Amino acid sequence: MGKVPAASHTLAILRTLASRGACSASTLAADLQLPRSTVYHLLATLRETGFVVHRESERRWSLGPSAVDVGLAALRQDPRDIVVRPHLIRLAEQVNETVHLGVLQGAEVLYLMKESRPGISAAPTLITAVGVRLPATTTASGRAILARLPFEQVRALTATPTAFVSRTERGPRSLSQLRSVLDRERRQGYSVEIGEIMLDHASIAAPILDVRQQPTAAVSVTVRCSEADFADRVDDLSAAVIATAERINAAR
Amino acid sequence: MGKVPAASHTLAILRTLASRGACSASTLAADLQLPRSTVYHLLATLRETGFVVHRESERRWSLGPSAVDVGLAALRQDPRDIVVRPHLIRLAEQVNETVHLGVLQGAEVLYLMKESRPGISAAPTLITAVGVRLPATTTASGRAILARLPFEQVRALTATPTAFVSRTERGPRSLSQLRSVLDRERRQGYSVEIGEIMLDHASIAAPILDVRQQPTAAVSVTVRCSEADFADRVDDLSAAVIATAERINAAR
DNA sequence: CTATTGTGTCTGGGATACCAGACTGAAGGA
DNA sequence: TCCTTCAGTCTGGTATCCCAGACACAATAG
Repeated sequence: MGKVPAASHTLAILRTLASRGACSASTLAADLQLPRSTVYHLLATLRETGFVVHRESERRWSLGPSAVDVGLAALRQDPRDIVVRPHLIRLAEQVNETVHLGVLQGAEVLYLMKESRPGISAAPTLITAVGVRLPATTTASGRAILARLPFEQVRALTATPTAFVSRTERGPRSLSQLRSVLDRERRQGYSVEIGEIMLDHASIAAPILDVRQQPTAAVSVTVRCSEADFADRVDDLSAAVIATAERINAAR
Repeated sequence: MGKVPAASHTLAILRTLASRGACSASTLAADLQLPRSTVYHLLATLRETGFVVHRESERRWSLGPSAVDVGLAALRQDPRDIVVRPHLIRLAEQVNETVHLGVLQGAEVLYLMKESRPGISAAPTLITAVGVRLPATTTASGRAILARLPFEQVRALTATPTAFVSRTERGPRSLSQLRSVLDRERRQGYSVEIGEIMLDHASIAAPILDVRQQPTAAVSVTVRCSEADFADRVDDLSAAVIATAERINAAR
């Protein structure tokens, strides 16, 4: 524990609001096990600085514009943004589709980057906007990372009620099914998701590894097409995604 | 001033790192007028919680992954994201180009949202990625917002050495030139930027106003084409952008 | 190689921030 | 309408955090 509890608590409030969304001061006090008056003092400071906004009509507190500013600055200043993004842009141009960079967070994948040069696609693109998180077990990006983790770690990460929930009722439904899928995808070097996140959409992803060969992120391409049409494109798309991930690994 | 200086100082460190990028602890202490030991204590807490990362080889401190997480969560949880983004998606589909939402920050515009369905475009899209900030005076988005502000406020915002710096040597070079441009753009209801941010690219933007008719953001469309070709598209694009801004205003 | 500057850590005392709990007012339920 | 619950504010005493400054080590400049 650092020597500045007020600092720790302030940051804990930010993280709690990030993970659970807008909530009351009493909920924050309960979650963080702090006196309500302490939480109100910290919220007052957070509000003054714009990190938190008080929604008076709802009697709830939420993250504010300063949090957005700092977070986007952090994203822009991340050395990966400088190294990785040009590769994503090049891949998007090459395959003429939407490309993402995702990172694992617990049992979810968080999309940090997104570059598009899609062909004709009528589907809303909201679902993989920067900042969105989706279950790792049902996304190509998530599985590309999970496939390179020790299985004990995968088991621990997915030991939650929501790990196998899927909005399209597709994808692995149990740990043993997941293990089979991850084994196959690790051997082939890329992960594929067809219709698990969005019907009529498919994704291919390859992991990005650090110097110790640990997966840190995944590059993915998403296309809108039927399963039959997608079969024709798998070889080209997977080759392009793997090549891009390898170039990123080499650029370290 | 809040009653929790440690909280204020912690947040001030985050903002300073956001605005000036990675720097030494002594620089932070000087900027914030805090004792170095206090700054080190706060940095220790920020590092423990992942909000800050110590780049030991550079002996500098920078924003860390927790700052990215909280910022992206703040962006996603922003009620505007829920209200505004579907309109941007629809506009992108309609005009088949890249669409942004930008907000004013000082003399710069910050891109909060970006949706793409571009036609063929070989230019890198990095320059208007989410989180990027550009001078307000040379971007359509920035000028769309400035055009709706009292000119005294515009004068105050641009009273900096960098307000009229442009990487393409185009755009207004003085306050009086800016005033003329803003007057014209306010009358026509949209702002246009041709080749000021990127050569061979043009943007059209319309402001989004709050209930007091104050500009809070701007919607813009960016296309890649020559100045001659762009002239043919101005009417259609500006009508679409203005209509989208009006729909967003009506959705409040 | 030496001197200077800057980074990072440590200490103890005094100023102050945190906590428990009371109070007021608003919202919700019966 | 009344009662209960919750939000938000306030107070004062004690535990503790912040600051000045010293020290060791690393990096830079001459």
